[in-house]
Amino acid sequence: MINYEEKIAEILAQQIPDLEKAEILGMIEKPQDSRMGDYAFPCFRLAKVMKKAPPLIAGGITEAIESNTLFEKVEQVNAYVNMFVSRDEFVKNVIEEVVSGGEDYGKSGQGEGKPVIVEYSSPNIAKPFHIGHIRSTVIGASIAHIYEFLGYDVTRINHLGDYGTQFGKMIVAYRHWGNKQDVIDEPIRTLLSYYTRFHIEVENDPSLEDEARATFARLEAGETEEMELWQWFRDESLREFSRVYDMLGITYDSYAGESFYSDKMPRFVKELSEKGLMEEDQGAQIVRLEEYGMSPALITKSDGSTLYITRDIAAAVYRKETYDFYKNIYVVASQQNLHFQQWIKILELMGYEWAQDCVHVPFGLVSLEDGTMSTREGRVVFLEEVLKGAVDKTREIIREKNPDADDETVEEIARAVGIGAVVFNELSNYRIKDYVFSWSNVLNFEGETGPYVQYTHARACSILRNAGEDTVTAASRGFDPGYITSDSAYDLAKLLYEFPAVIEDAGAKYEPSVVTRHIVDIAQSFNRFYHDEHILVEDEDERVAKIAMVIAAKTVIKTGLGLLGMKVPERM
RNA sequence: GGGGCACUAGCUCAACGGAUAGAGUACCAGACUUCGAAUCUGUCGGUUCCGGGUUCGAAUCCCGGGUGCCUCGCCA
Repeated sequence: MINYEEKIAEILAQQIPDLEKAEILGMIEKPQDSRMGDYAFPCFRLAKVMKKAPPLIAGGITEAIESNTLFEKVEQVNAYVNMFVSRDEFVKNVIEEVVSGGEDYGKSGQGEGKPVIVEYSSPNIAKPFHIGHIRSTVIGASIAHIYEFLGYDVTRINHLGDYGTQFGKMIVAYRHWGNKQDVIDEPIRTLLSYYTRFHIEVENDPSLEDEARATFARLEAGETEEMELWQWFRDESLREFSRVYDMLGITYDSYAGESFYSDKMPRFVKELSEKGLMEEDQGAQIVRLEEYGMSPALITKSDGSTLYITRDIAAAVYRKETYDFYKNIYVVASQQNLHFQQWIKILELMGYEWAQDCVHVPFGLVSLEDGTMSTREGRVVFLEEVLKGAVDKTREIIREKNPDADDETVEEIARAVGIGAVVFNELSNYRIKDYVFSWSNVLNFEGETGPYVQYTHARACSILRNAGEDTVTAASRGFDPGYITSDSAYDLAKLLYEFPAVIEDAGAKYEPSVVTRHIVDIAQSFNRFYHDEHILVEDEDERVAKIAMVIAAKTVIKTGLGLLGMKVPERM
């Protein structure tokens, strides 16, 4: 496929000897209003270098580009050079490329099989998997898909929060007020109730805190009784988490969480000490970071037990040694920005030059209409309930629209569309933004939503079924672009052309919403094309050409939704 | 108090430093005997939080202020 921007830059590089081609490339624009052309080049900044008035420069450039057949029209508007791509050739090339590429269209060799780690979801054991966890889970899964698509060798890690003083609290609470059968029947809710009760009881009996710390210290020391309880809580919790992961279609290569590194930390505590980075303060071991504009980082507590950051140091080194990562990506809430800055700085100070390959991908906070979620106070919305709620609503809609469908089909589509709606909604906006969870928002299936895009895909599939196998086969062999002439068809072709660049951009920014928005644009564009033109016309050549367009749009929508981690049903 | 992030249409959000700031939603008005109406078309809707500055050009960059959220050694 022709890279138009490259081509324009090549021509302009000869016209503007004072600028590097890369600089020129950066100056090429895509006008928001397509009446201004497909590409535009503003000449204001050249005035100083070339010592001429911008419109004069634009005039010269216009002439130079006019001689190229890639463009059917080149227009000067004041200091702008507006370029209009030759449509027939463009449309033919794009559609052929998508149709022949199929599910590989948009893939890139940029990754060259380099190892990339994506750490995401990482819920705390024995605590509810709530709506706040959807962010890391879904954003991380999508980033993993995107990097895989770009050719990287991706390892997915669920860094479970399965360690720390909280388990001391949990064990203490269980021993005082627990019941085995309750835990077996409803693990998370029961364990959460222990955790909540602990925080109520501790108000009247502060010694419980000490008891919890001591209990965790015994766990860290590997005492059998504490280890068994901990293992049991972990197993029960993980079983509940996997239900949600199954619904979301999320998988992992490793569940090595915090506990996995519990015996790998002394080495680094020693190393920090030997490298003179650590000092004692009020009984705790700390690394001072004032000169880097940060507060000190606590490495070990005054009772000698370790902290989060210590485990993260151990985990990073372990991952470097095990996977030799090219990039080590952490999809973790922006609340932990300071923690990650401290941690990367400490790795740097320890002399690990790969610290710069570790990337924190932060995201904003989810709150509820009545305030911030609080596990301790039991003010949470369970993710599983949100997913089930969305599936329930979808099931009703399908039954209403399609009363004849059999139960099994309805159930399968309801899951794909309902869960897809939640996932798509989550990946619609920039991840750094905070938002307030609202049922009416996730259960909205009209406009810029997952179901809308899935519907568009199903509609395209329906047209292809009606067109018949012969026409579809013919379209994949070749077609005459002269039949695809409307503006809406051309706009659609442009969006399909941009798809590979959009994926690269999303990868570079660790920002799935870039993909989400582009797929919405494609769906909108396709629906306009659908309404503007009759596709299954009598004339065979015209029909074949339009079906090629439908195949291309369907293909890219499917790939795009796949990168978001969504299922793409052919009927709904 | 220190540090960080956010602020754009009634609401939810877009906009590589570029041309008249765009979508969805809500409201209103239209389009199914025709390829799927979970769709499409149109109308309405703006002091881009405020004030300076840089620039040919600022929602975007810099400085100051405001509001909200996050965070600042023994949780993660």
